[in-house]
Amino acid sequence: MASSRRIGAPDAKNRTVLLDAAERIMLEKGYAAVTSRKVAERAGLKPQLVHYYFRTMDDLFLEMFRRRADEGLKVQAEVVNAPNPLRALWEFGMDPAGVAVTMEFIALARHRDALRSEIARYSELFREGQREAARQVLSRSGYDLSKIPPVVVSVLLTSISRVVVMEEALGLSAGHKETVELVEWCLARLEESR
Amino acid sequence: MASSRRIGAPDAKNRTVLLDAAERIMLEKGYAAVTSRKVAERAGLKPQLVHYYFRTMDDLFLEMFRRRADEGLKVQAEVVNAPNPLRALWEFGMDPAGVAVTMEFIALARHRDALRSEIARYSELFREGQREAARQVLSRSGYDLSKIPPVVVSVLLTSISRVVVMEEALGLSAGHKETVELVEWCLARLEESR
DNA sequence: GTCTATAATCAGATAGAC
DNA sequence: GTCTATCTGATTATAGAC
Repeated sequence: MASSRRIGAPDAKNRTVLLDAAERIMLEKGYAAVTSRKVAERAGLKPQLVHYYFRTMDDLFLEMFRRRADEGLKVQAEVVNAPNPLRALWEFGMDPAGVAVTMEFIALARHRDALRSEIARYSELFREGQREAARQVLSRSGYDLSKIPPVVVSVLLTSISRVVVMEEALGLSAGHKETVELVEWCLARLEESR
Repeated sequence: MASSRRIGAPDAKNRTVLLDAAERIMLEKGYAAVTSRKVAERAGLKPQLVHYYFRTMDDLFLEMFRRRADEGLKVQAEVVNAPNPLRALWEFGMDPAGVAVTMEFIALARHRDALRSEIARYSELFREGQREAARQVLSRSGYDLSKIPPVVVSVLLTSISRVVVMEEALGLSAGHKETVELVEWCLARLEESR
C-alpha cells in the first residue's frame, strides 16, 4: 500500500546531499552499511530526513542507481567516439570504483525486484551502445560480422574487466597480467584495418 | 579483545544445522539477510545458539565459506579428470547456485578483512587447479604454451561464466547465447588434438 | 515545503543457568 | 558440554510540528 506521507522535492539540495553520502558509503563499506542513520550522519543531517526525501530505503537505492546509470550512459556515449572505441570502452570498464559500485548494486538487486528490473533495463542500454560501437569497428576493419557477432565483444569486455577488477580488490592477481595483455592484443587487432 | 566465552564443539550437530540454514538464507536472500535471528529461526533453534557456536557473525561467515570452498575444491579435483576437462570446468562454473553464493561472499568480503584474505587464498587454489588442467590439455593438443598461457584460460572461463550467470539472474540475456557458443567452439578446438 | 519527536522492531553479543 | 535470560544499541518508518 502506498503511504500518503509527503515527500521532499526532487530538486531539493539536501536530497542530492543524501544521495552523495549514500553513494560514498556504498562504495567504501558496501550496501549493507547504507542505513538511514549512517547516510544522514555522513550528510550532516538528521536521520529522519532520509525518510522525508525517500519513502523507503529501497527508494533511496533506486534513485542512487538511476542517477549513476544515467551518468554512466552519458560517459559511455562519449567514450565510443574516441579514436579507438573498443580500447576506450575497455579502459572505462576497468575503473575500480565503477566496478565496485556496479557489483554492490547487482548483489543488492538479486532480491529487490524493483531494483533488479531497473538494472536489467539499464544494462541492456549499456550493452546496446557497446554492441553498436563494436559493430562499427569490426565492419570498418573488414571482419565478417556473422563470424564475430559484435555483441560478443561487449559481453567479453564486460565479463573480463569486471572479474579482473573484482579479484584485484580481493588481493588476487594470478593470471591477470597475461589476460590483460591478451585482451589488449585482440583489441589492437580488431581496431586495425586489415 | 578476545572474549573468554566458551564455544560449542566443532562437530556438534547443531553447529552443522546452523551452517546449513545460514547458507540457504544467503543463497535465497543475500548476505545481509543472514542475521542470528533468521539463521536460528530457519534452523529451528534459539537465536542465542548462533553466538554459542560462532563467536561473532563474521566467524559464522568464515566457517560457511571454508566449508563450501573445501567442498568446491574436491569437486573441481574430480571434474578435471573428465574426458574433456576444460568443458567440464566450464560447466562447473556455469552452476547458478555456485555463482550466486560466490558473488555473495565476494561482496561481503570487500569490507571484512579476514574473509577477504581467506577468499583470496582459496581462489588462488582454484585458479592453480584450473591452470594445471589447462596446461595439460593445451600441451596434449599441441598448442604453444608461451603463446596461450594456460592461466589465461582459467581467468577467461571464470570471468565469462560468472558474469553471464549473474546477468541471467538479473533477467538480462543479450549476447549470452552468442558468447556461450563462441566459448564452446573455442573449448572444442582446444580439447581436440591438432 | 521542510524537518522533528517518537513508535515499533530488530540486531549483535554476553553472563550465567542447566 | 549445551543452552537461555537479558542487556545494549541500531534501524526503519510514521505522524505531526514548524
